[in-house]
Amino acid sequence: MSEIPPLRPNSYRDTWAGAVLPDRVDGEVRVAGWVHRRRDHGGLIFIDLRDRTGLVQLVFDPEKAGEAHELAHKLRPEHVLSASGPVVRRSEDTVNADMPTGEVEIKVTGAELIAAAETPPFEIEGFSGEVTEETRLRYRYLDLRRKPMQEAMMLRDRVKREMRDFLCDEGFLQIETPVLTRSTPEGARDFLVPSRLQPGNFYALPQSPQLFKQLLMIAGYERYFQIAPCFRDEDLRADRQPDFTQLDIEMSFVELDDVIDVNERLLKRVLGAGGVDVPSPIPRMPYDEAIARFGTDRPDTRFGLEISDVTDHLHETEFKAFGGTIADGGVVRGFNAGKRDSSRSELDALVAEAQELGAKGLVWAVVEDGGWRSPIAKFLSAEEITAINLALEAGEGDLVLLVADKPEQAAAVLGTLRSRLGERWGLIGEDEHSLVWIVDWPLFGWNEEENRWDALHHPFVAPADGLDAENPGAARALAYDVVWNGTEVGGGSIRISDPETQLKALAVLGIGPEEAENRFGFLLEALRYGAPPHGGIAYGLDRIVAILHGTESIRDVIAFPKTASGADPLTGAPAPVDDEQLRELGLALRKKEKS
RNA sequence: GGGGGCGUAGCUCAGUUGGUUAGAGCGCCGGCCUGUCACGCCGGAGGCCGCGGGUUCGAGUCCCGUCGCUCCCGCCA
Repeated sequence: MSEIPPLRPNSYRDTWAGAVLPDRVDGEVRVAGWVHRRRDHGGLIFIDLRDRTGLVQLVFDPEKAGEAHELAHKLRPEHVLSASGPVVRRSEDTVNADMPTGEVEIKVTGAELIAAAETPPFEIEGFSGEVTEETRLRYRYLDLRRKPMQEAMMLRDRVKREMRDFLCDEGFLQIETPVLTRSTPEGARDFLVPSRLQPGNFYALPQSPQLFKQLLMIAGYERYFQIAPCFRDEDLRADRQPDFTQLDIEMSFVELDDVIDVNERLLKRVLGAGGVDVPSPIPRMPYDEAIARFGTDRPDTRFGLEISDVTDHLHETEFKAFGGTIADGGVVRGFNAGKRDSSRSELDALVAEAQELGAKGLVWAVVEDGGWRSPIAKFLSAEEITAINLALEAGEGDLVLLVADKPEQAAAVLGTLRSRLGERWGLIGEDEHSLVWIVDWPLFGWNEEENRWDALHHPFVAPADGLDAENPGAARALAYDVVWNGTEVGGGSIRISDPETQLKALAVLGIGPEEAENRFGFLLEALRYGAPPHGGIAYGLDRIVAILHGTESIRDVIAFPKTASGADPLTGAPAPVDDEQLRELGLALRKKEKS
């Protein structure tokens, strides 16, 4: 992954530090970079010089280095240095096997201090522990000098290059779409940009290039892609930044399988470059099955703990917590957690955890002599216990976990619990990967709080078999998400390509013809001018790189990320602007309210 | 908006039941050292204990508030 890039000799150097290898012995080189470490023996002084390709050892011998030896005394970490001299092979006993350049060293004959450096606030390659992220971000330009960050940036570059190479070879065109665009308040909050030329009006930063790429399809630029900056003004997480990057793809004259085919080959190429073996085909799992078996639409299939529904065995139960829930249309679901030898307090903690996740409760039971050791064992009949054990394939000593609730709630709680326990109990093998397409999505989901239908993806997804406005819940979407190790890394769909269906879909979402015309008129109009069938996908580039890099947080693969509160400790963004700027924009800030 | 964790030297952390002068490792500064590579040895400097208030004879430690970081829920079509 870290190949040495080409370098044309210039005024400062003629090779990379990392390229000073045995094939350079007997030659002279000039390198430039940062002082990584100095080992001063009074006479001999060793300097590890670092550039982005690696380290090389410089030796300053008082008899051979001359004035450079004086300079070497003064060198401090992170000083910028250019040094030249012959490359020599190290003697057998001084070879450093931990370094790619460890068989050789440069016997410095000349050196120039290009720039001094203050003592860095943290060691670039230190052994004093992991530096807090805030400090790293405050001095990101120093943090980026660290090897893990260099590797992350190079990996990111490689991933983007593989994406571009593959897609260009497949005949896709790169086209940029605007960053200043129009707010269409669907889904996430928009970042707004006030217009100076039209005071009182605002641009919005794109949440994704969705509408523009559809317009490009209508324009006949079939097969488009873009590595696009996207913006969402929502609360942040380890895998969510306010500005992030998507690989955005759209194709015309395709059906679902055509899109999936290209993308499986794309994934094979891109993840393959990162050493991950991608199966072909990538398995497909219907949405309903994912919810039933894994309790989530982004299942991590690297481990078991699969969820089963045991409601059918409990219709007659006398245990009120189960019976009452079932009578109210609820379900009882659970999974076999295996042999855990959990203490009572551990089990109690598990119950508390489930409750924090929104469960009414969590029933635990350990199978003993075919029966249960469980706080609720006495409320269930032997037949019921046997039936549940059978359904969950629970044998002697296995821990059974059950939740009774509304179907969505039971799935959500068990799904979260399952993924936490899978991780906690180390059920995920090293270097194990799971990729799965989630397909057969519902087009809409009912929003309890707001009492309306929401689009599960977005309002432009084509229905699989028409759209019955009387029964939107039954409509299935020609949509597909690709889930990698339990993370949604991409999602897409076939789009609606006729204006009537588009109006119908918007109507289900509570957007009547007038409002639709007002907000999406440009799309509806465009659809009337000859729209080809089209569909595509968008990938979260940051997430893909993060998983390949083996890190939890996408901040580790973004050069200049924001903190969890959306701030940049380096530049101080976001920051107030002066009154003159506001005046020009026709904006006034509300006075701070007294508390 | 809600919940959990954290905040002590430049960095990473320790700090007992509230007790006298707040410690360690790394880094930094100075000295010595010609084969080190996390060089070694000797010496030294360095603290608004996040900030504000309170309790107390006495607060890094207890209480209240606040700010920041972080993880999670909500939210993220």
